[in-house]
Amino acid sequence: MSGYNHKEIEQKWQKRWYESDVYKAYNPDEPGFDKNKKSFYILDMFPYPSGSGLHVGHASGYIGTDIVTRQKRMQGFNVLHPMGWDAFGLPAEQYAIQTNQHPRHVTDVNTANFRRQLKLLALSYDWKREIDTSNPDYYRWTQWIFLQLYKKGLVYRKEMPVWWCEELKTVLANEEVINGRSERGNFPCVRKPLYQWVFKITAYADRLLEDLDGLDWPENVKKMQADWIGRSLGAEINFSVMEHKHSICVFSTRPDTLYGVTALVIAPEHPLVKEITTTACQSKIDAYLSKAMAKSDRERKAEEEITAEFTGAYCEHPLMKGQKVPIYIADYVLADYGTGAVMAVPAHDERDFLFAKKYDLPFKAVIAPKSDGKTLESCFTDDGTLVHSEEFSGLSSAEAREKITKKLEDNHLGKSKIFYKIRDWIFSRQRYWGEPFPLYFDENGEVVMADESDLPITLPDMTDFAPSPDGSSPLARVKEWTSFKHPKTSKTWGHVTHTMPGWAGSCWYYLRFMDPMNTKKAFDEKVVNYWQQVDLYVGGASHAVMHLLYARFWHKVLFDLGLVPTKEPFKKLFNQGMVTAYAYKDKTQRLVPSDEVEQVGQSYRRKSTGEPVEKFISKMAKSLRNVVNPDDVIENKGCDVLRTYEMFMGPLGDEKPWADEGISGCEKFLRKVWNLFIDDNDQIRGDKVCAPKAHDKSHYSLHKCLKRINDSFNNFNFNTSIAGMMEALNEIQDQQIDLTKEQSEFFLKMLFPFAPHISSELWERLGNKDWIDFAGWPILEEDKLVKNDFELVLQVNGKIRKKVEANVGLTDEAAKQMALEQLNEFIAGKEIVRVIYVQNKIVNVVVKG
RNA sequence: GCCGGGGUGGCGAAAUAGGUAGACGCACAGGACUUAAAAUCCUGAGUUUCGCAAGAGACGUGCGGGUUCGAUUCCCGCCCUCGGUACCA
Repeated sequence: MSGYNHKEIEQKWQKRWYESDVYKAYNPDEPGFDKNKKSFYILDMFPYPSGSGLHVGHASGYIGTDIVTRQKRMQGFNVLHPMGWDAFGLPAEQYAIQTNQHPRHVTDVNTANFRRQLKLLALSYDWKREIDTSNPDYYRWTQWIFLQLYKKGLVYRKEMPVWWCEELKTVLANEEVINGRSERGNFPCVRKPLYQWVFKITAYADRLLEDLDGLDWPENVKKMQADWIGRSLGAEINFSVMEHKHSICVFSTRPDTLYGVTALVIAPEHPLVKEITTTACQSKIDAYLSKAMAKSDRERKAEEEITAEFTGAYCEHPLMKGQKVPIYIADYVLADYGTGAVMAVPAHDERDFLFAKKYDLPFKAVIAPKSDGKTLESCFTDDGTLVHSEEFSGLSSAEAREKITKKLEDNHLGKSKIFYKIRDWIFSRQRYWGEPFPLYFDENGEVVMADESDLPITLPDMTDFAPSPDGSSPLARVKEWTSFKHPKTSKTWGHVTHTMPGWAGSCWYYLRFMDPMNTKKAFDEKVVNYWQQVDLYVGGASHAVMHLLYARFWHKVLFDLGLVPTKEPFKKLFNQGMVTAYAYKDKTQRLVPSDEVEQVGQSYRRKSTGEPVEKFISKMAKSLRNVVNPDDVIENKGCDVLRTYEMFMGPLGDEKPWADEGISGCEKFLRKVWNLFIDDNDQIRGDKVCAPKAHDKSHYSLHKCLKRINDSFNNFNFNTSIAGMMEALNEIQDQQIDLTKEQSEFFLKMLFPFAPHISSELWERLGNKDWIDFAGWPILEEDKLVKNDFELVLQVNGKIRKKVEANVGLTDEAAKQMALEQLNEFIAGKEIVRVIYVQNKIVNVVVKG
């Protein structure tokens, strides 16, 4: 039996690739480094090596970047394309506890499986640069970078209310809690005061926001980061409390509405609540407070009705002397945003409106809509023209904001202020499987930085990793960890029992990939200056805020320290779409595993009972039994077929459902390519693919195809590349086009990034001894795209009536003339209004009657 | 609620400086080869109406309007869907 044998060919080439240094990225000064080559750094978001392995969805992003990588290599770039493991974190530890294993062991088993799977996909990583964030050789430098941030004063320790997840027994960052539930696992979380290590990311808020502008990132990701940082410009305004020496500071983005204030509302947690509450109101306030405190944040947010309580106290309006403004507490005002106090302007803010309506407070409209100057009955929240605002009446909202703020400043009653929504980053976790902090507590309980020579501070060996119910870390149970004799001081010191969160390792891994073997430094300056930054970063949209924000923060600090040459780590970002799969549910909306369903005509039913089920699209999940493992596809169809099909399904950025039936099209395509080159006796078809003279139509077919492929590298819609190659192949076969050797190579070069094994094999069989990897990317020749004739479409009133062959050089006059003759039967006896000719495309005759 | 992405055949999808809608593929149907099946190859097909047929006509890119000789593409107003986010002052 001859024919295309994917197993044999793929094994042969993978062995060659992995045993050679064909994928090696060269650092400056390294033997083999070519200073004439430009650098290109293309990075996948490295995976968290879970126990279930990769499915075809993970593979799609990696295949996409590999295609770009292979093309860049052909184009003569020195390409850095590395892979590693984001190996610290909760899931490995949870799984280790459940199965009574060491997380180290679990991680090693999982990474081995991931490595095996990735190699089967023929992803052209420089495997010598593989890194594992949980390896002390790596986290030594994570600790080192932490120390640099610590020295800059960007780390502090504080008792603060933090998100605590009872189920996970750990603190979570604000970014990790969604609607009061943990991002991982969806467990309920509560606010709890605890000592934490915290990063001052807020100190970089403005730069993290401003520098988004220059990034070649998807607009929605930039917007999500901007929203998360949440910059708002406004004013801090002081209201002095009557009969007290205190004043209450509010933050408002609408100082232009200051004359419309009819109440002041402070959060129940506001520090002045106790002091200012009058005796008469004491009991009611106490009742409100105890009710509010009993509610979780979640319950508070779920509350639809606004509730409030009067404190009995008043403050004075800052610009209207003697004007009394009542002070309320209400839990719609959040203690941890702004100053924890707002000025209520019922006429111009929706929540204030609802609040005032319920508690019967006066409305005072001070902004008139620009157009008609009428004052609205309900609230008007847009900008307008000021009324009833003393000397500011008549100004526009924008002018008034400036001038009112200025007046407040002049009178020391307030000032212009920018508030950020972003909070400092809580950086400690009460778990075992993470980087230990490079800090000690000395004999007096003071924090001492570790010496660089102490690094890495490695995790102590232990067997029970379960978190403690009191919220302390498992490391707190290790005696030699919490108290040991420090060799330099001979005093009894202790380690920090918290560990770093899973994000730590991924904050700088892209830098370590540049210089992964360095034992002296995290990364060498010269090497970083060479690679600069990640040119193309590809991964899922789920990391839009957390990972990408944290990594940008660390990078900016490293930039300030002069350790990296760029302000931003990732120049271009691309989000690959999810690969979904079909799933089924029955009448009661219960999920039915895919392998229990059969298709009958257009509908689906359960095999066992015959009851009808409904098909729908969902994420791949074990419970739905619709997870497609790339290993199986590779075993049955081959890696090239899998790669081709994953790209053929649709644009890389789109979500698209996996369908097993679809694979056969790509399988047939590659087999046809094989059969074009190789005959039944396993010999190269010299007459077909090494013809002495090029066929007339061959240049056009090949260059048209190349143009489409080149375009697809800009848009990541490789589906059109593959369609283009299928089309070219169909043309070659249908029109019995013979290719010269050069043209055959041209075709194989286009195919290579997508299906590297078969192209390498055919490249070799054409008699080439060198790697196709470096054979150069085909050059598009525009003149080859020019055709002599075309199909001229003839329309009457925009409707197609005829199509005729015409020469490309056809003049305007000749085209119209031809159209009128050809369309005679359609236009006879009618008045011709005008005739439009679109070059080399269409003639449209407009008639009346 | 607000902010993004998206609605095109039975299915995955092509095509937008406005110019032949459905490329490419799946599934389907018919045929060839075969004792037969698989594989392979060829042919067909958006829907619909008329016709024995060749063929001819109408309608078609979520819905309703508009601009234009001509709209999947531009404008206005909606509907649905998938993400993100939400007492943020």
